[in-house]
Formats: sequence, structure tokens, C-alpha cells
Amino acid sequence: MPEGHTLYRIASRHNELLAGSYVRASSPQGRFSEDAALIDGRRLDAVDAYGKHLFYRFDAAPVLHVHLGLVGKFPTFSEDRPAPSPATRLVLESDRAVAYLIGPMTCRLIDTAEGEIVIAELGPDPLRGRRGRVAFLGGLERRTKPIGEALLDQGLIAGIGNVFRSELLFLAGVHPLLPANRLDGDNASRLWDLAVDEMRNGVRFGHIVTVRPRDVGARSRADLDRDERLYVYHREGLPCRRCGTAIAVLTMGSRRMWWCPVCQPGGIPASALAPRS
DNA sequence: GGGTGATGCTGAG
DNA sequence: TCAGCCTCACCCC
Repeated sequence: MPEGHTLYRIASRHNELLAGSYVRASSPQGRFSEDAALIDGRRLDAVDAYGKHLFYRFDAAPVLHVHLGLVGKFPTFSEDRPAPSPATRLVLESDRAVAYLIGPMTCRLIDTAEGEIVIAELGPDPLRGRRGRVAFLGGLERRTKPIGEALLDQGLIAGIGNVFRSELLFLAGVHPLLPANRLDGDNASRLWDLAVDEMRNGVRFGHIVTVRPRDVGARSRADLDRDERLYVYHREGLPCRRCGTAIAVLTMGSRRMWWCPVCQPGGIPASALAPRS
């Protein structure tokens, strides 16, 4: 489930259980064997998450750059360590824990300068503090594409995925087809604040939960069942938790997004609202 | 047991 | 714009 909060949690856990140690590295799958040898036995100094990217910084060795893509996983085990499956791209092991990298889109060694280039191409990451707001607002002004599409642009805001884009626009009450540069200042600022708050909640809970407890008659977000945590994502045809209107779905940039036609008004002509699929 | 979709991205055309 | 790729959980038979 890799949106930004997931990567942030992985980095935190790996900083806690792997960093500071001389780690053993290997590649059961074989595709990373030669590179793994270059970091095997090196001291892992720190793990940084930026957007959906992970950077592992070693003493006297290249930087390990990981991107999980759609299906990648990087679970960590401190006790009851299962054996790695043959598909495991990379095993990182300290005396305290072992982590298995499975199905990543990117797993490569780079130098520090290349890492800086990757980060420079990303927009501000809401999990790295509210100060990214100015860059986010500036980025919005330069984009004419629909806000629903722009939110997946990692160069505008880093770490947002398909769940957060639908949920954040619902919370902000913004129509997904509104051109990004037509979002007024207040709404744009609010969207940034929502991204910061909701991604932090994702880190806290370990999953995305945007629903306000009062909207489903619960006492706290922690009490919400799995099917109560989101307002619109994957809920087409179901009643909006706030107004009861059927949740709609449209395809933007080859990916589906969900929204409430009543809670997210936008003055968009009806002809533009037909699902593009 | 087979088919499919998934919270992502790239590269060919 | 769309096929392809990475892996696995889940659904249906």
C-alpha cells in the first residue's frame, strides 16, 4: 500500500532497527546480487523517505535507492523471522532485525549527486513539514491540468497516491476537474494543510483513514472498521457519508478517481462530467 | 487452482 | 495513450 505515509513508516522502522548497524545484504532472487555485495557489511547510517522514494545511506558505499511501485513491499521482522521467499530482491539484516524487499519498481545503487537529482525533481513532501506550502501553491499556479490529475504529479506534491487524491479533494470540497491554477488561494492552502494532516494520520494509524468519526457514528478514528475509513475511494454508487448522494467515479490519466457530485461542486459544465473511460 | 486487480511508473509508438 | 512490469491477496470456480 505504498503512498507517502507507508514509505515514511518503513523509513522510521528501518532507522530504528537497521540504521547504526553493519548490515548484511544479499539478493535471494539474484537480480541484485552484485550490487548487494557492494553494501554487504557496510554500516547503514540513515534511511530517508522523500515522497514515495527511500534512500539508504551507508558509510563508504553508494546510496541504495528504492521505489516500491504499485506492488512492492519491504516488511521488517525483529522476532520470528520467516525465511525470505525466492522472489526477495534484497535482504537487509542487522543484529536486531531483517527486512525483505519484494517486487520493487526501483532498487539500485546511486551516488549522492544522483540522489539529490531525484529529490530535486519532486515537489514538497507534506510529511516533511508545512513549509512546503509555498512551493505547492507556486506549483499549482503553473499547472492548467485538472486538480485531480495534478495531485498525482509527484513534481507538484510528493507522496500523494490514488487514495489520497480522491480523499483530499473530498475533504477540501473541490471538484476533481477544476483546473489546478483556478483553485483559489484559500482552498489551495487548505488542500496543503489537509495533505499534511491526513498523511500524518496515515503514519500514525498505519493506514489511510480520512473519515471523521461523527460521520459514521464512531467515537474515534481508531475505532473505524476497514470499510468505514474512507469517504469516496472505491465507493462508486454508495451513498456519500455526508450528504447521501451516490459517489461518482471518473477516469483521469488512466486511473480512476472517486468524488461526491454534491460535496465537491465546481461550476463545471455537466458535459465535462461524463466519465472518461 | 486460475484469473484479476492493486495505494505506480516507464517507455514505445 | 497504452502495454508492460513487479508480486501477491483475493475472488470465483
